[in-house]
Parts: sequence; structure tokens; C-alpha cells
Amino acid sequence: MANMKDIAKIARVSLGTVSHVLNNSANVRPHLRERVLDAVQKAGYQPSQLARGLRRDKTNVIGMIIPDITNPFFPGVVRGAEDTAFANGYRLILCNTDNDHAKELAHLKELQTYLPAGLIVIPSNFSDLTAQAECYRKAGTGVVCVDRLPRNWAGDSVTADNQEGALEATRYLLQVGHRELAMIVGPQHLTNAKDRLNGFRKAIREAKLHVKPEYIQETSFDKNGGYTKALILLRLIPRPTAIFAGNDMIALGVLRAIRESGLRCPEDVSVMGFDDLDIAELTSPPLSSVSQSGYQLGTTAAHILIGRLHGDKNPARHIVLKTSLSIRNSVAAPTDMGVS
Amino acid sequence: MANMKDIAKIARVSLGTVSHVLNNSANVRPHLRERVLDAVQKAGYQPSQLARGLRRDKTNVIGMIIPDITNPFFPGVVRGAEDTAFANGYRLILCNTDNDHAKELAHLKELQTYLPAGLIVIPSNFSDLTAQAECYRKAGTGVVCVDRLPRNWAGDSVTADNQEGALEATRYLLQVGHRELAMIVGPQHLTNAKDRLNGFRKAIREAKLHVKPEYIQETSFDKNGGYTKALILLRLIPRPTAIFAGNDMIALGVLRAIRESGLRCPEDVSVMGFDDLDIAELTSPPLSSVSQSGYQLGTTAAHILIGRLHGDKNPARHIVLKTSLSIRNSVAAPTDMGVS
DNA sequence: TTGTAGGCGTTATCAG
DNA sequence: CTGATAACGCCTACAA
Repeated sequence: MANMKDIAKIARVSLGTVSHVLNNSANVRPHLRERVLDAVQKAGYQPSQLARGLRRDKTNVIGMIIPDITNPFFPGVVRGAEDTAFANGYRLILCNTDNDHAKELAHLKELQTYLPAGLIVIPSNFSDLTAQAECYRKAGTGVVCVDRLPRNWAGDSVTADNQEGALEATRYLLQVGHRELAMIVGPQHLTNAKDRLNGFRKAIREAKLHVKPEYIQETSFDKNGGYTKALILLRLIPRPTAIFAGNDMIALGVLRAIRESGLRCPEDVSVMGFDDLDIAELTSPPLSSVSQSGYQLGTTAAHILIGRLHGDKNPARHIVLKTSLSIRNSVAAPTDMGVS
Repeated sequence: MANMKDIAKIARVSLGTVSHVLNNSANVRPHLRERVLDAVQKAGYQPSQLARGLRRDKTNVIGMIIPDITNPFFPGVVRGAEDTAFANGYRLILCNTDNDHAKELAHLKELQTYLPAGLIVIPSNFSDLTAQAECYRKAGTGVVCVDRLPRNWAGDSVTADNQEGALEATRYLLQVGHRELAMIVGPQHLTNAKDRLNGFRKAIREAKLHVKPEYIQETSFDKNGGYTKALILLRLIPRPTAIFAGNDMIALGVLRAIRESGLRCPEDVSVMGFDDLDIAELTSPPLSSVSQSGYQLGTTAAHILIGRLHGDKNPARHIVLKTSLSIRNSVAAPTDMGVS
């Protein structure tokens, strides 16, 4: 690989001049500048990001820490982040934590030695970024949290309006005629899971209804959890006429549980999901779901981060993206056949 | 961030000794070694990967270049690669090419300035890595191709046994009783798409049958392509009784086309997919598909690469992973009702 | 406006 | 076995 010294030699100028041309740092005379640019072209020169990073105390790498790229909601977020990062000259180092707090910490610590320009984090369960984030902040490295927030997170964040989304979805269920509403919520230490439950509760209150405690089941954000908890719900008397799943993966489990219990969706039990993944329109029946854009979550986070890198000193921003309701066939009016 | 000099001072030894301890490069006296280790511990020291990379002319970063993380087959591959990379002390820089050859080249060029230890590439359409890969090779950087191969690829590779998988799947369709078999193949400049077609053709030949040219349709590996081409196939007379989709995304489009044509799957038309994505069991009817493990593709590629980094000088390896058949409900015996 | 020199944090070489 | 010292490639004062 050609380096700056080579370029200087080819262009018959000094090292400093090459650097000046490359960084627009001094007014170089046009014909010299020309010669340098030519040499760069001819040699296919590209500055060593390593050396540059070492010198500037900062690379153009953004660390992206997520629980698991294999979870269908996250690729969109990553893609959004990568696209805007790339467009601005930044690259992404991807780290999966498996929701393991220790692994998250390890990544956080190690990433530091790459002098990343910034960090985009989807926190793991029980994440407490505060201490580490402070380290990064002190080093002038921005940290943006996405999708869910660690306890007491005071830094920049981008989330969907989970509460409002759940509120609207629940209102819709109520409006369709459901009164016996159950919800299978995600881990309540995750802010997004909590907010969704809050939205659900708020809608119930609005309707002056009450939810029996056993109608609220908590589980992890996956198919299996949804399946297990749905089986419990479906055995209750009276049986809930609608189940609001904390996310679409849970909803998949719910659908399976309904099928295997010899019941039908939506005739016997209506189901509402959250996330509106691509799979939502493939299930049978197609799943009604609260729609949020992972991609937009990613682009927004990257934009905020890059703004910080460009010197944005405003107080922490907490962007909350609107959700919308995707109505499909998994919700119908309750049949009022009573307990079967 | 503490640096080596700090550690040297704390441990009251010289810089060189610290380095020796950290790299086991010289037999340091136990009590000095102890002091150094203590200091490292106390200061929470981590070596700067940047400086180390600059000096060693190689970092512990692996560049991973893929078409699009948003395509449901790829997250598994990435995750597999990241897991074994991480376990061996390597990190992943993720780059999406959108199947754009130019973007791929740009990534390839730029990555070089990070002095990556190696590259794992899922080539884009019309990729011609040969020239760039040669550059990397010369710099002692391994390059492993995954899933599909660029034309004339001579380096390490890991792929599924696409031909054999397609062969088995087609044999299965034949065995069930289908004679009018159609296939919607992926872009034929992609080796995996071509191999799948080859497998299909081979099975047909084995059965001493013939496929009309219009029964083979080519499209991109996505839902829309599958939908459009399926509509064409379904209008043919005689109508094929089974459609083998080049991958599961195409199969999704086929299922939709069948539904919208007022036909039923599998009663009127059987469908077979390829990849066996998670969604395959969610469609209605659940999709029969050739199963391959993206995760294993990823881990295997990373293992080969890391082997190279550890000095494996053997000739290029071409690992081909077995596939298997996931039988679900989208394939049934043809009803022999003739042309409807 | 251009060129020179020092240093970023490591590692590797080479005296002592 | 240990410690000084010279790179790695780049940026940036500062001097010319």
C-alpha cells in the first residue's frame, strides 16, 4: 500500500504539502495541489485509517452493540445505522451481546481500544451503561441508545412510542368489542416492554375496565414464551377474548397455542402483535400489529450520533418515533358465545 | 485510557518489559512479571488495537461483506461468523453492498486501510473479487467466500451443496408423483442459483423427463420476482403441478400468486422452497424447503479464515455443507384433474 | 505557502 | 533477562 511519503515523492512535494492537500488545511498553490491529486489518483492512495486514528485520537468507526442480529427486528435497525453511517464516511463494528450483560461490558471495554467515533447501543437485559458511557463521554465519544433504555439513561436516545402504540392497539381491541383483554408482556425490566404494558393499562383505564392480574403474563420476547403463557391464558375462565402480545415473536407463540388448543383465531381469540415484522403478514391468519420502523430507528440514531461528532453540544435528545397500526385478520369482534 | 508507559511506571519496569509480559515474547523474571500484571489489573489497561495494528501491520478485525443484512438468510451467517471470530479475539466490521458491485469494490478498497486480519465475503451480483482478493492475499490477508462464489474464484470458500439439495428436492417432487415440474430460479450469474438449477435438471434427466423451456423462469431472489414469475407459470397450459422456488423468498411470492389466482396449495399446485428460513413454517400451508444452515456457513468460514491467520498454508479449501429436506405441507401428490 | 520534526501507543531489534 | 530506541503512517505546530 502506498503511503503519504510515496505520494510526496511522486508529486515532488514534501510530506506536509500532501497532508495539507488531503485535509484542506492550508492553501496549497493550485499546480502543486494538482500534482498531489494526480499522484494520489495514480497510486490509488488511501490514507491509513489506523495511523490517522492513532494520531487524531479517534477513528471513523462506530461501534454498534445489539443483543442478537438473528432476532428479526434488529437487522433493520443495523441496516439503517449502517446506511447513514456509511453515507457520512463512518463504518460499523457489529457486536452481539446475547442480552448478556457481561458480554456487553466486555464489548464496551474492548471497543474503546479502537477509539471509535461513537457508539450505538441496543442495551441488553439489565444493562447499566451509565458507568461505561461516562467513560466514553469523557473521551469525547458519543453514545446513543436505541429501542430500549437502560435504567436512568440520561444520554441521547431513539425509541418508538411504545406506550402510545400499545394504547392505540388496545383502544382498537376495545372498540372492536373486546372486554376480556389479556396481555403477554416482555421482560418488565426492559423499558419498551414496560411502556407497552403502560399503554395497555392506560387504555383499559380509559374504558373504565379492570384487568385481572392473571390476565397479564410476563415472558421473554420470543415464540416459546408466547406459547407457554398463551396456554395458561387460554385455560382461564372466563377465557380472554383477545390477547395482546408484547411483540410479534410472542404473537407467533400465541397463534400456535391457540391452534393447538383446538381454538380458532380470530373467531375464538383475537391476537394483536407489536413490531409488525415482515412475518406478520405471513401468519395464518395474518397478524394485526403495531408497526414501528427499525430502519428509521437506526438512521435516526446514526444521525444524532453524527451530529454529536460534528460538534452538536445540545442537551441529550430523546427522540420518540410514531408507531401506526397495521390491521390484518387476527382481530375480530368477540363472538359472545360465552365460555366454551 | 492508561497506556503502556503508565503501566511501566506503575510497575517500575521499562516499557520493553511490559511489552514482553503482554506478548510472552521473552522470559521475564516472575516477580517483575507479577508487578506488571498487577499494574495492568489495577489500571484496567487494555492495549490500543490501533497502535498495535499500525505496528504489526495487521489488526484483529475481520471485514465481513454481505449483500444485505435485511435479507433473512444473512443474519445467521453473520452471527455464525461473529461468534467464532469473537471467540478467537477477532471483531467484525460489517458492510452491506446491496448487491452493488461498485459498492462492494469501494468497501473492499477502504477496508484495506484498516489492515484487517481477513475478509469474509458473500459476493454481490456480478462480483469479480479476483483482482482485489489478490491485493489482500499479497498483503497476507485471508479472504473466504461464502454462500456463492464469484466467477473463477480460486480461493477458500464455504457453500451449501446447492446442486445436491435441489436434486433431492426435485427427486422428492417426482417421487410424490409430479411430472409437470417448473422452477423459478435465482439470477443465473450467481453460482448458488445456477447449482440449484443444475440439480433440478439432473433429477429431471434421471427420471427421463423433459422440461419445457418456459417452465424455467429466472428472477431475483425475492418475493416480488417469485410472484411475477409464478403468475406467468400459472397461466401456462398445461399448468405445472409443482413449482420449485429458487429460495424461500421466491416461494413466498409463489404462494401469494397461487392464492390470488384462485388456486390452492398444495391441492392445485405444490411448492418447494430453498433455505428453510424460519418463516417457512409460518406460511400457509407451511413450506417444504431445502434446509441449509446459515449459521454453520458463517462459523465454518470464520474457522477457515482464522486457520489461515494462524499460518495454514494448505491449498485453497472448498467446503461444501450438506443440506437436508424439510418436509411440510406445501407439497402433495398432483390431483390429475388435468388442465383446469 | 511550503517543508521539517515530533509524537500518537505499540512492537521488534539490539545492546548491555 | 532487561531496557533503550527506532520504526509503523499520519497530522500539526512551527519554522523557513
